[in-house]
Amino acid sequence: MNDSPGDPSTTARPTLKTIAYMTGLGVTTVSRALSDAPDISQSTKERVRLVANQIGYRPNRAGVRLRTGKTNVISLILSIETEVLGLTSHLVYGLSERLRASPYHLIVTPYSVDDNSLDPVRYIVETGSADGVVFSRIEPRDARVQYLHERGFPFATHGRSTMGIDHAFFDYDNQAYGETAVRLLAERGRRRLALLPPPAHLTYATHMLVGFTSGLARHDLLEVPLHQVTSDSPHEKIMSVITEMMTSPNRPDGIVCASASSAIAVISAAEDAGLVIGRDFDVAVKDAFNMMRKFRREVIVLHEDFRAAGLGLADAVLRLIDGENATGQQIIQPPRPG
Amino acid sequence: MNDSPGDPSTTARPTLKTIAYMTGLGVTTVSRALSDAPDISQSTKERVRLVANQIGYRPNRAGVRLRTGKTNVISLILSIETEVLGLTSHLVYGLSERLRASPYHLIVTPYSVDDNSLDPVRYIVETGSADGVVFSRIEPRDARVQYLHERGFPFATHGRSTMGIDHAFFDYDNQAYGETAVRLLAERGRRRLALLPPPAHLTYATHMLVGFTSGLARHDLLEVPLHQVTSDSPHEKIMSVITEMMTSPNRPDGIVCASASSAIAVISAAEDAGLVIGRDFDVAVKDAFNMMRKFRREVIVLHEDFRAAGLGLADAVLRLIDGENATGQQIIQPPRPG
DNA sequence: GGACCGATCTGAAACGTTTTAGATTTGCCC
DNA sequence: GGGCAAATCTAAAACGTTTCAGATCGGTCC
Repeated sequence: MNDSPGDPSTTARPTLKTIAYMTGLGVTTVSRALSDAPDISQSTKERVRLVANQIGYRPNRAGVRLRTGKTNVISLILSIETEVLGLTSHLVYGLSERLRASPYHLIVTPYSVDDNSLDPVRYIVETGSADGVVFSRIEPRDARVQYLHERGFPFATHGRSTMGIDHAFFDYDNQAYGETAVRLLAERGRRRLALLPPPAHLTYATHMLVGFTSGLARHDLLEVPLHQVTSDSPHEKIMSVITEMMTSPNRPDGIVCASASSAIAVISAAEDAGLVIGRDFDVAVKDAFNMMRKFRREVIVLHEDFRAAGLGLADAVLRLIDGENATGQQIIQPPRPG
Repeated sequence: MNDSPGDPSTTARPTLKTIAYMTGLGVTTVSRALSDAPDISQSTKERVRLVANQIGYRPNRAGVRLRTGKTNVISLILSIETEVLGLTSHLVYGLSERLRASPYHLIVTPYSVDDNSLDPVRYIVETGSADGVVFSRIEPRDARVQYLHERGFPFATHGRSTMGIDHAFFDYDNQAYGETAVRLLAERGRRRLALLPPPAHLTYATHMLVGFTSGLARHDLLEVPLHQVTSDSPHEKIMSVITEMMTSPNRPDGIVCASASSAIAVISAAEDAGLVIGRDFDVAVKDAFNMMRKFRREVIVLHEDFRAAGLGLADAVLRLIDGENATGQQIIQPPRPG
């Protein structure tokens, strides 16, 4: 088949060998020239780079990976049921935007909330299928954070843990959100507020609750407790709970919602009960899509920027991979008026 | 370091060599045993499999990939500006759900609409960075479809081309959507309809237009033309065009929208103009999130199932990789009442 | 008893890369 | 002109896998 060894006339993908053949150098030299090693002469480097560009050489990822163990992959771990719905798409947007200029590829690793959330993380570490990992839905004593931290594996989380491990994260300031939302409701003259909280096991549930209650105290408002429902509950479940609450004698006149999708359920139920949003009842909500702001302008909207989160998380992971310390890789994003 | 060669006591990740050492077999035998080759005895196969399971052996992807060229990767190519917004998350959901049980990983390859859409496809083919590829925003004579088809590279598209290439696709029946939407509007007594169409260069724009106009003809309705705006136009742009249209003397009494996000702009503008949806004006829309149905029940909603699309596309690509023919890998999903 | 066969196993090579451990050349010093 | 250092290059090994081309061993056939 091959007339002369290393003959580059073939249509196959160029390798180091191809360049070596074309320049008359050894494969080692070519490799070192391309990686800008100190013991290669300037002229050789230039010649090699020229040829490499001409023939469109790109290092074979499998070769690099096999030899060095470096995968050039960042893995985004997603809970299929709760996360792939909407918000996350902006996160993917931000992540891939940042990764596009880098040699890294973004791979999406899904898991089901029925599974142990540690499984995908363990899989990635054990099989070495990524250089860094990003995930969310963080708990105060998150097993994944602990696992990765112990092993020194680069990771950044959307949300944070609170067990004293100094890890990279990007978090929305949910405490400030709670406070601000309450303040805005108070400014509209609302006196009796409910909170539709995130699932209690997630760290940011606590943050939001703290903000909410401190806001209540500051503005001297009353809390109307809301039980057995979170922003993750199914639409119908939220609606039925809100309906019940709205028809009770001491109904709230305002509510702080932890998510846009749950706010939709709240609004539907409230309107079904004959209330007019903005007149009888006010709703505050975090909105990533700007959909609320555009669609239901009577709703009180605070913006949460998931794209910025993606950018920040990608940045952090890349820096960790480059050997930087996790200290200083913590970003808390303040709520912005929608 | 290593006392005995191949000593498995080390904490390192097990390889074929580890199993070979433990069973006293050769590496070749172990490899062939695991791949169920015919010239390995049953007892050996069982013994090898047992040990492999015990020590949690997983083939090194880089090794396999380097040797065989198989990447075990499916690439989803996304236009960052228009696609990562919402709808696509369900597509990712479906894709990864189907791929989870397979050895394939899903990697997300973003591109900007400013770039040549062929670039990411070419990159993947040239660098061999995936075994199959999925993308959308298909044009009638799509360059990517042609490129991949010529090279026999496995791919499936969300939407279809119309140049006679028999490729795998999953498409929503946008013609039926157009017809049905018009029918539903007609049933509500609407007589003068507008269409907020998809960008004209995409295949499904034609389909939707055909359905729309045939629906108009069948129910003997009038078309109110809508110019210089598509469902991809910015929110503000759509609003201003709709506002202008709504204040004109021969305004439509109903509209068919190509996307949920554009419908939001339409509704906002209509309400700003003092119209009440469902009374003065009706809006028909495709909704993937079920958000419209839950939120604005006066809107006429037809459901588009992106998760099913993801499942179908993953299925198709896997089958193509397995050597099946593209014929028969075409699915057209009918619109479903929201 | 020699040839042959089937069943079962295996060494070596190869995929493309990086790194280790030199090899070669040149110039300089004494 | 021998020794030495600096500059520049390179062969070979290794990462883990699959595959090619046998090797080995009983047994069978004539």
